[in-house]
Amino acid sequence: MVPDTQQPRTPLRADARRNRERIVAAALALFAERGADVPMEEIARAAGVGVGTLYRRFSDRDQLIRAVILDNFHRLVEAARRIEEEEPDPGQALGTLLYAALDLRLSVTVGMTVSRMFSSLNGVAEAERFRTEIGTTMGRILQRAQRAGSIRSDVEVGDIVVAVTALARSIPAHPMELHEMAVHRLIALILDGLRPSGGTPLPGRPITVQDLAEMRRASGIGSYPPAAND
Amino acid sequence: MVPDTQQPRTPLRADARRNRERIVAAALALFAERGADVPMEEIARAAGVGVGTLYRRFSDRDQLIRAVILDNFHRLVEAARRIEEEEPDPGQALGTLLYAALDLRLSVTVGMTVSRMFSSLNGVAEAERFRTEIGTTMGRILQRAQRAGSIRSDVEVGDIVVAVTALARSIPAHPMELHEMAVHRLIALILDGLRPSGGTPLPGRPITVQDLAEMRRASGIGSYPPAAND
Amino acid sequence: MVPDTQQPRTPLRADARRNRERIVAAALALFAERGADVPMEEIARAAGVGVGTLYRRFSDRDQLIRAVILDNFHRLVEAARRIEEEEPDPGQALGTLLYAALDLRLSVTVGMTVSRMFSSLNGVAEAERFRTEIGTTMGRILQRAQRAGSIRSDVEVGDIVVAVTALARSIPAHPMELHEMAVHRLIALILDGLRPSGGTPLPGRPITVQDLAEMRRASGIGSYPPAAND
Amino acid sequence: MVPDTQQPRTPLRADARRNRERIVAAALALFAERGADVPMEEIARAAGVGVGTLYRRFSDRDQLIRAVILDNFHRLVEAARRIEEEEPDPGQALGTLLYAALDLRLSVTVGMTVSRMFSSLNGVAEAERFRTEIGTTMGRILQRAQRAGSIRSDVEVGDIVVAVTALARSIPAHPMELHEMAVHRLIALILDGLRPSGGTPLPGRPITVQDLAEMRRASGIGSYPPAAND
DNA sequence: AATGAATGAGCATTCATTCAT
DNA sequence: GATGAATGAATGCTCATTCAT
Repeated sequence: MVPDTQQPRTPLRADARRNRERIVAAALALFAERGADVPMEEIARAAGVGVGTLYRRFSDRDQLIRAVILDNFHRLVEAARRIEEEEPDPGQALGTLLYAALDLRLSVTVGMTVSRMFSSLNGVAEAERFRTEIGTTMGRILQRAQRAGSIRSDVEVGDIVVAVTALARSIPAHPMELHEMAVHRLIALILDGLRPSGGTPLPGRPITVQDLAEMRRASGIGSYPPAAND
Repeated sequence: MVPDTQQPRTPLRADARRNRERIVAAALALFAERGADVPMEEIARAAGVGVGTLYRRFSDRDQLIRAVILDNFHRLVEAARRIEEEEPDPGQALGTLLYAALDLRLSVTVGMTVSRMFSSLNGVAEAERFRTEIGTTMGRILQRAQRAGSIRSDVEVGDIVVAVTALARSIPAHPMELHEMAVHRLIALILDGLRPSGGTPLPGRPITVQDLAEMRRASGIGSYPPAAND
Repeated sequence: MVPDTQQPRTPLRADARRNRERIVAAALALFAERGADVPMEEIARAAGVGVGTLYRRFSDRDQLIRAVILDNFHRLVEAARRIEEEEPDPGQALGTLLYAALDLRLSVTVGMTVSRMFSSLNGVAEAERFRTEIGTTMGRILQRAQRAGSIRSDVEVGDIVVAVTALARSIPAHPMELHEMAVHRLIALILDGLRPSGGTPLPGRPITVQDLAEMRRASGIGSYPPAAND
Repeated sequence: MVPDTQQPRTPLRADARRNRERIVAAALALFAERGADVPMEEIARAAGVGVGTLYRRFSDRDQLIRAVILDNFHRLVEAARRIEEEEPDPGQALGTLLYAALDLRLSVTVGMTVSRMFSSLNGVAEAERFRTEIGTTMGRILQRAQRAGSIRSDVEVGDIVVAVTALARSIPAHPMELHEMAVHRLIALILDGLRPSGGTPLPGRPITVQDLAEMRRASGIGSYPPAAND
């Protein structure tokens, strides 16, 4: 589903692709539930393959983590894109996006150390591409809403990303409905805070995507080969 | 039934207490930065003691995690209490509390698996006590603000806890000021969302402390001995 | 009793033979360079075939090692035979043989554990045949030289084999010319030591081919079925 | 016995040193007998310690190999030094040295891939020191013998090292006495070849220690930090 | 009490070998 | 026949925990 980082020469054989997908899915679930340190063997078992197969596809844990995160990214990109196209009301789009983000189990990142998560993406052009894409799409959605007067004008994409990130890291709990309700209410609160009607002026200045990039960079992270086609 | 962490038979000797504190501090920092799996030996080293000493104080990793989390809790309790006493303006208090939470490095939990974090608190009366205390204090702060008309009336303490939790899990990034600004803006947004002026009605119903307890319980966690004096 | 490696029922098809040869050549090179443990897959890759093909030809690593060693043996036999026929000067022949041995890359054995090397030849009649043949030919070359008065009379074939073996195990180094010069000088020294003119009497007694066989046997190795036609 | 590469701050505790020595001894024996790939666990067992202990002392297989090789080096250095001091007859000393080398089980290197062996010594100042020392001592022994007219003058230290190396790589076989006799005879042959009385002129030119260094360098090996106090 | 050495279980990873395509 | 994917056993290495000094 997510294009592989090391562009395989030949498209994977049918069964091989199926295996790959099952592995990523199993890893996504287990990482979210039990942290980035689940034994590889369990992941393999959950995916219904042998460890060997897992390792043939992902040369080590880092590669697997990377694939899972990219997969997550990818689905977020898709969601944002779809919302932009299909939601005519500019005032609704942003909210829809926030709610959508939650459904994506972006929470893989839960239980994943920051440094591990980022270091897994070090130098991965794909990641840069996705980040840029998400930033751009969110940016358009945001601007449209601001122009339509539905969202306060003193926020920037970075502010939205910060919010999404915080929400994504919410610990999944049971019963599901209660947990969802709780988070949805937080989203609603944030959305209310985003309305233009006379709120308190926000501290500092709008957070831009450059700010986010700067934070990644300064946190000792970043994509080394400056992503050619960005 | 479960031995209480905080009740040593004899008060520790001065140097022993110092050691204990240095260990907890070191663990707090390392857990936040590198996850709950940092080698015990590194924690010991960072604390300037031998592993043996660490183990004399905390019989295993779980005990240490527990101590660190309780420490966190404790400081939050203190902060809430102080704010309640010292902040005369009911409208300000809640905001102040949110900002304060950030300064507490509650983010230990970042990089800590949910289940691990909760299981470490299994059956720890102390934890229940703190939870109750925080709930009560926050509840009073919230109510006062609502009565004063500064906060919308369709939220309950649970909603605030959810927000604090989300904020606490924000990944610490560099440069510090940028990161702080970003999170402070999110707090401000949430606070704006909490104002009474005609926002959208929130979905579901207010989240209570009972709801939170229910979520802990249902998530396969909880304090076994139903904490007598709660 | 032990299936003979060299006696395929049907002569291999042309391309199959080509594959077989490429595999042996690749293995020879890789064993010499990196030890007897190079992954089968790398050998296959170097030979330009898939692992499957390699395994169709050699049912396991041992069979491959055996084939490579026998190949080595074979070439040494050929060399000795040719020298015997083509070198008229009895005094020159032995020296020529020593130099020839070097060119054969017998050094496969470098990086190969003794026991592994020998156990791979366990019960392989072919190996016995080659050993006998080499022993006999070298014996004739040596005797002729001794009769001609060019080589001291207190040495036997075993002594020559010991010398050849030592030389064959010389670690290949760069730059090639320097390395060759160094080994050639050692050969020359040994040849000088082999001259009849009053050297010191050698310790012990001449080493015979029986002594060599004894050493193989006693070293826990040897050809089980006592090679009928020896 | 051999000073550690990473100069331990504190001299090892008595029992720790004993363990270290037993490990090196066990490794020496096993490497020689079964190659550089013997499972670490077997080495530990043979040394009578747990794997953990082995790893506490040698952070990985390479460190262990290094230690064993250095130990070997060290004993050769000692032997050469002692012979120089204690053998008054210059004509005897070189022979004694060759025989001594054999007794040292320098044969660890048997079954050890060249590249592995050398790469293990990469950048190890200690190794450089030993090489220099051996070269110097052998050089003095050789010159004395040449001045005394016992050894031909067209050889240099490098030639001797090449011979020693070849001998050291002789495969240890059984019965021991037969094997020793065989190798001793080869040594005697070489020594005879080293006498000054009119042998054939050697090909090329004398091999110097610089030549040896050049070969190490060109073979992709060498000590990175140019060994300060050499 | 404090220290750091020893132990061994646990998990990551590799690779020989088998087998579906 | 050839290929390369899948499997799982074997082994390296780490780290929690125990214990002698």
